[in-house]
Amino acid sequence: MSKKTTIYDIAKKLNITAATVSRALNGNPKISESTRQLVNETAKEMNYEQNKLAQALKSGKSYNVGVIVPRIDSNFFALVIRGIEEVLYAKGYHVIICQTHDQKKLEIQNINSLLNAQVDGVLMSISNSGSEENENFDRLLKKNVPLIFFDRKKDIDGISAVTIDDFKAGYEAAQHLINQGCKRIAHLSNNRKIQIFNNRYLGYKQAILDNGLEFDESLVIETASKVEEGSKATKILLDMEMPPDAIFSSSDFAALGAIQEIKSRGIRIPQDICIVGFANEPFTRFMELPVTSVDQSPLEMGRISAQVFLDEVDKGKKKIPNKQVVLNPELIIRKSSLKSEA
Amino acid sequence: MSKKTTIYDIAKKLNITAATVSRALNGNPKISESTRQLVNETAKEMNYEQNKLAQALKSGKSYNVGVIVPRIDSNFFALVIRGIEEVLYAKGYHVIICQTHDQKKLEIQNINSLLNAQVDGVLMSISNSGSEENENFDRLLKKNVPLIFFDRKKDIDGISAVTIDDFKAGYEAAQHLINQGCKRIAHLSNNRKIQIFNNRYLGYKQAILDNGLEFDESLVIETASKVEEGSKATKILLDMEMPPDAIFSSSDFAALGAIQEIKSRGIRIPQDICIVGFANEPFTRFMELPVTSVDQSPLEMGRISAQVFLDEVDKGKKKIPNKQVVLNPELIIRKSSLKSEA
DNA sequence: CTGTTAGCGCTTTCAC
DNA sequence: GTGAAAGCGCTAACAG
Repeated sequence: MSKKTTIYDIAKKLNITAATVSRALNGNPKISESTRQLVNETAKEMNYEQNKLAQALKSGKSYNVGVIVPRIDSNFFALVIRGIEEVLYAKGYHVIICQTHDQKKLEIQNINSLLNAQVDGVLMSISNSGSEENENFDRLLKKNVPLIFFDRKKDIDGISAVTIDDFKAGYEAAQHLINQGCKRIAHLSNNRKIQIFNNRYLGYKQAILDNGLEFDESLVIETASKVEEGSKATKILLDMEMPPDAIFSSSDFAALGAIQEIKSRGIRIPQDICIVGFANEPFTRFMELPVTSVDQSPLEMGRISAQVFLDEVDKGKKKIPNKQVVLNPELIIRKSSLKSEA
Repeated sequence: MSKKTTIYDIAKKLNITAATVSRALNGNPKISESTRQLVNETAKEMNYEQNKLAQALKSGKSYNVGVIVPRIDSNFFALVIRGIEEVLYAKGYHVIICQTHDQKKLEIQNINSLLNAQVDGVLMSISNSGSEENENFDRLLKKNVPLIFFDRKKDIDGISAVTIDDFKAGYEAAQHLINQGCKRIAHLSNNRKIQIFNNRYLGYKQAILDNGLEFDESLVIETASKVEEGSKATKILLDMEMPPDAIFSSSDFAALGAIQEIKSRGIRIPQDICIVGFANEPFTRFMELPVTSVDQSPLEMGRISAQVFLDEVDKGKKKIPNKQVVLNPELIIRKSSLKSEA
């Protein structure tokens, strides 16, 4: 390949200096219009393309932003990412996507890679298996790399977060089931060390108490956001002496597993058991029995997270209290929980 | 923030030179064991982390690899990416994921960004809306950046590709439907300028001809890989005077749309119409009526693509004929096409 | 308005 | 085995 052309090549050809070329290319106002034109034309002719690496080395900015999610093959995270991309691309940033597969080890590794890539910031949804320690996040903070949480967050000083009101979402889901006449509502939770899951649980619990129903802790099972795990947990529920008449799952995937298990036993949905999932994954809409679910406005969540990052980058060192953005959840009611119409 | 520590800081502290530190850190054999240890310890103490940017600038290698796919929220692409990551992470590379959303404009933009990030290579599945021109790919080749296609490829000199045998997949899908007794098999194709879609079509056609059935071109509709598009196309098919008794879709998403449309008309699957999809997306397994589909071993495809890239990087300038890897498709038979058992 | 100079952090030849 | 010095490509402070 022909060596890549640099500003020096352009400079030499034009008998000017590299600095001038650099300035012309970067729209520095003190450059004469004629020089600027000349440089731009020559640059085009010579197929010049800026070496961002050098620029990044010099400026300390890479214009790369890391996004860390548990997985990319869920519509929710895919859409959050899309929202982030939308906003960040427009500002000249590039987005590097990493998956943790809910493994602490990969989370650490990802942060390392991103740090190596000299990212200007990290937007992340923490992994499920996270320990209590925060050294990982501290490493970013110490390097003054802005860190923004979305969805699965942790309360850490100096870290902004964008979430939905998970308590409210849990409350509304349970209230809806109660309105349908359900009295023993089970809950497929997830690792409750993670706030969002705990909040969904708390909201669910509060609704039950507020309606004067009995709250039975044994109806709450922590399970991963996976189809098989949902089935497994549901087996336990259905085998109880007093099985539930509704299941509120904090994951659409687990809800799907629940539905499979329930149907396999010939139990009817929603007549015998109502189901509510979480995240409004497309399949909830497409299934033969559409599933009620909670929409988290992922696109919006992504856009806002990106905006929060941009704000932090701008303000630089100035210590401004970290922002906590809370979006409104929306319960999308479908057949799986409409006892009234079944 | 405390300024990041560099090899110079370490050097100063140890009264040696940065070059020595660099060598020690990089495992250069000519460094005494004692110095190496000292350097390593001090580096750890001082929280030293290598600045990959500088290293990249120097070496011309960024250890970043770009992966461009139409979308990330499909299980197929998500798994291909996972396969790629697996292999590449182990070699110290980092993976930057970009989406084209099947838009030519974004495809160009993505290539630009990746070029800016000085990626050492690009693995991609071309976008649907690609024109006939290849300038984009040429830009990569001119810069000697290895380009590997997977799944959606184009025949371009010097570009390796990893795909499945789409002709065979199409053939087997159609043959299976014929074995079930279907006689008028429709095909939801996709942009046939893209080889894989054309090959699936050709295989399907050949199976029909080989079995002495009538081939009716009007049963073939080009449609995007989307649920709604699948429904729309199916409307046309069902409204025909002689509607099909089977649909082979080159996309699971379109197949899902087809199923919805068919059911909404009270037509039975598989008794009246058999359905075969493509890509073995998880929902095909989870649906109440599990859908027959073609598995493309995405993990394997990703791993191999990554390996092909590594080989090309190694061989450097040497012109070696581009590799064309073809994997075997596997038809996963489920209820949606099992007339015999319905 | 443009040139000079230095340096971002690292690697690498060439000496000794 | 280690040091000195140059350079990857770009930008920015300082001159003029």
